[in-house]
Amino acid sequence: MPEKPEVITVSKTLEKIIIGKTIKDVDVYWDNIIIGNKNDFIKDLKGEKIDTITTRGKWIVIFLTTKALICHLRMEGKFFFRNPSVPKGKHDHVIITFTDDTDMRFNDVRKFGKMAVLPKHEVFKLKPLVDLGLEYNDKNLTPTYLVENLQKKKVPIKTALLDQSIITGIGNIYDDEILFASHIDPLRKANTISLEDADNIIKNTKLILDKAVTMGGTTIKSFTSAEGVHGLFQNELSVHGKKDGLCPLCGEPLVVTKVGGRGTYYCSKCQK
DNA sequence: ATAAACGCCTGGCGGC
DNA sequence: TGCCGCCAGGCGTTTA
Repeated sequence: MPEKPEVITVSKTLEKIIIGKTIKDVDVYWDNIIIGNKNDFIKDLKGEKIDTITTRGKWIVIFLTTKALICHLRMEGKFFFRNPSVPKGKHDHVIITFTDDTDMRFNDVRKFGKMAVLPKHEVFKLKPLVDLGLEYNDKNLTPTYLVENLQKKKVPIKTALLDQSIITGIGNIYDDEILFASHIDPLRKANTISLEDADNIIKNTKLILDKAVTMGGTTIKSFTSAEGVHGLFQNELSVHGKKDGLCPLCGEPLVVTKVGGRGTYYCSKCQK
């Protein structure tokens, strides 16, 4: 389940491999991956050259000559690089072929991933990117900003941190880690978060996500930035998916439950 | 307006 | 061994 650190890792991998290449052809084998018209998507990409690559929230933003290609990995999306002579894999849904006779394949078992082509210079001002909140390392992400945005929320803080319109980039795994590090009960209503709590959350978010970025993300299940490339942060997880089920601070059994429909791990003794 | 529920998808798992 | 039902979960859409 790629979250910000995994998305950054994939973006860096793409930078190394595809910058400077020119798109010769595009094949779409599962239409629902594409936001908008499939034929326009293909037409808009052909002949464009890969310029720069960045991220916005969990979106990968690939700037081309006149367009921007945006990609969301959702649950299991990943990119493979092949030679066009290699037959399409079962879960390869979009294949972009370059003029140098290499290609890039969007592979997604669950077919939840999304791609779209938008005008280059307005890409951040258009849906879906325009709806995103602050990046976790944005200097404008202050305790005041966070508390203001949580004030009207009656959902659990765990759920509010997954709301991409407030802070963008946090997913289910890092959410649990951030709240554990902040000693905050994931079930607490978002509107009970104090400025001090918010300060804690922001600091821990930066610490955890920065460290995860350094370690190449978390490899759980199927995340890979390219074939054979795996992150290492899974070894650093304190609570989420922990095998022994014990709190690393107090040793008590962790609570495994659902919050807002998402699998949630926390320590009821250490998180208040 | 907010929030809960549903839909999108497939592979892996437990149970029989 | 095989079939069935259930689960995972990001996020857009639908319903309450």
